[in-house]
Amino acid sequence: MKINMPVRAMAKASPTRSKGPVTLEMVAQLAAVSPSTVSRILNGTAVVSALKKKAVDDAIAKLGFVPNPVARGLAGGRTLSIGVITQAIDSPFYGAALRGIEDELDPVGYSALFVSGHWNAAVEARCIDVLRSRRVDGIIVLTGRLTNQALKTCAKNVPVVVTGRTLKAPGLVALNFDNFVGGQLATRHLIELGHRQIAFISGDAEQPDGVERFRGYCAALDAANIAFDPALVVQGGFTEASGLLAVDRLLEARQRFTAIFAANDQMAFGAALALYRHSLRVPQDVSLVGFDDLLTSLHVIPPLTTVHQPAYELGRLAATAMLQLLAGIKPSLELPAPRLIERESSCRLRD
Amino acid sequence: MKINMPVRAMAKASPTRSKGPVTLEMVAQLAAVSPSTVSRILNGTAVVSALKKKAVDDAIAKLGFVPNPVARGLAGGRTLSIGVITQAIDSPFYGAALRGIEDELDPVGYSALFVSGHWNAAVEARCIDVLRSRRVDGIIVLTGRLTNQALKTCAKNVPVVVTGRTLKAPGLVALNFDNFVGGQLATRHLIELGHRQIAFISGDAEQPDGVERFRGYCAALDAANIAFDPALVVQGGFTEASGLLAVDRLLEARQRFTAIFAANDQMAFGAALALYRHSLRVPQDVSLVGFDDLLTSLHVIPPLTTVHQPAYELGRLAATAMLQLLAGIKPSLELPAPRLIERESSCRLRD
DNA sequence: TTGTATGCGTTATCAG
DNA sequence: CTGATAACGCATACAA
Repeated sequence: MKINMPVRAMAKASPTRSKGPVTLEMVAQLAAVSPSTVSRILNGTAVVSALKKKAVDDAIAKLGFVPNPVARGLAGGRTLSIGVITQAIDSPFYGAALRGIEDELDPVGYSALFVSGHWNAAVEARCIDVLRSRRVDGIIVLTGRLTNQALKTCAKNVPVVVTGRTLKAPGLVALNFDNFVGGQLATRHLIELGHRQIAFISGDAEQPDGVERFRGYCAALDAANIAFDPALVVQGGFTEASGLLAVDRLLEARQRFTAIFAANDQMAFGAALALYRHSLRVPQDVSLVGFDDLLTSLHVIPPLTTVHQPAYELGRLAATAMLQLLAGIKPSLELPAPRLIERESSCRLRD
Repeated sequence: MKINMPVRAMAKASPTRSKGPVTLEMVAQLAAVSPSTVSRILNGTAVVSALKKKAVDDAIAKLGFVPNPVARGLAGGRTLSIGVITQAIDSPFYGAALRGIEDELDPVGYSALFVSGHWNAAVEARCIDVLRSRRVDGIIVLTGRLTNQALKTCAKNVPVVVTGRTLKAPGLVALNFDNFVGGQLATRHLIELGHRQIAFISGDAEQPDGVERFRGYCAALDAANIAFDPALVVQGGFTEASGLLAVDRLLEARQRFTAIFAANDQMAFGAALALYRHSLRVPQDVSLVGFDDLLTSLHVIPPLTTVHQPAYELGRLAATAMLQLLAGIKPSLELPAPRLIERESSCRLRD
């Protein structure tokens, strides 16, 4: 007899069993109301009499009931989860943003589903598919390589918040940082210190952030009447190794420069190492400025002068915007302006 | 009329509508088989005739059907998602492990749900609740502060893989790295270079990893007949700032030392900065060895001698173990042995 | 081997 | 304001 019993029936047959999740139905039973009422109280969907509300609240507390997000997702379409497309789960820069997202989402009961796009549009597209199949309530895209069109299309089906670009579309909010001004700031700082031969290590060409920083560099030179010298700009790829290589190339070409502006901190680290290898001191022989203000930039030798980018804030704001989008209110948020952090890797050019 | 129609009925009423996810039922219809058959093919639950299988496969391809993980989770209890409790989503060390987990899980269709425990047992317990409420198929715990008992209890309900401790229990596999040997390796390296006054910067006391490394330090000293000097060990907290402070304290106390072993790389960075501030050169004046081998340790100045810890591998192995646990096969995996990476922050003691 | 019926835990619709 | 009742999309027990 027992053998032929379906396992599910068996589970139901033993109501005393402490295992097995507490369901909404059990709450309803204990509170002597209908499941719908419990659901309504849970979601604030409609007004219910204070009396029943109390009964239900008590039952919930007594049973330690916690709603099943999976069932919720199936029935209501809301999963209380937000998909986040980051480019590498272990990125030193975006890591802070992820933390910001987490910190913002957690208190309101949302979970973040992090997936990595690896700076590859095709992979990112797959990420979107995965996230959508998991019925996330919204998608936050941290920069990446998706086209604006792809993002707009996606936003037709699910709210989207994207960073690192300026874009307007229904159901979509874009959060951008002023990389142009940031690039100006860094370059102007070096100019003010008396430098005129300032090398620039770029990011890879496809990255709008990097090209904006480059434009800022050019603009600052121009404003100071310093002729732009193409021989002083060398292509990097946002990695430490590429920064190192860039300086090696500069040195091999016997370029003269008294300062370097690297399009991000990681390349600045690599550049510093290359200079060290060539017995050039920072900042006495070469001033160095980065971009991002990573956590480690404060503890590197020498502590790096850099343009602060509010990664953590960026994450929080992105999450806030998403929450507002979900709540139906039009988000209007702005990122803090770029800010130069003067530390010890840059100094006045000695005569 | 239309106004009073339930929205769901409306959706069903227009089969031509390109939107709306393709369901298993639609596949069944197109293939002229029952939904159960489609399900069976999808899950390999039972043998089906090759003929029908082909029909179904074709239908799936034609419709671009992708099963809904949410519904799957509700019906079958499997969500194809693995919860991962990391301590900080932006940890430079665990970040690599997260990537390893992701890389291993992704190809087999599993998603990782990352949550942060912040080195706090209570928070980690909450993480477990969240993950369980989301019906993850298994939980990977990256170190943290949960008690062994809590882990064992958790493992009764859901497969658990935990790193950073040695533990045996049903449904649980623990992956540990030999921090003791690692600590020996680092210390012995310095001893072999002629150092005898070797300072140790510890992690915080509650962290087993750190105390093991300390034990290794002591053992290596002992083996070389060097008297242990408590004045040479100073408490840190695994952060750059704490490493910096530790060296400051050592210097203020006018302790004599020719080398430092820091219990992790981040503290080593801080230590290096402190030495720099005091015009002590690494390695000429003080040799420095870290632990972890972070990505940045290679590009710091000077590149850091350290004990390599295979964080990425750790992640992959943890995920592999979880997959095996889920498949019902007993995992037996082992982490690579500790390995010293000699770089430029340590050198022979000059006479 | 295959189809039918049922249930997973919740939300949403509609009739009181 | 509240309670039936029908989905949500899929996996399973059972019958055939």
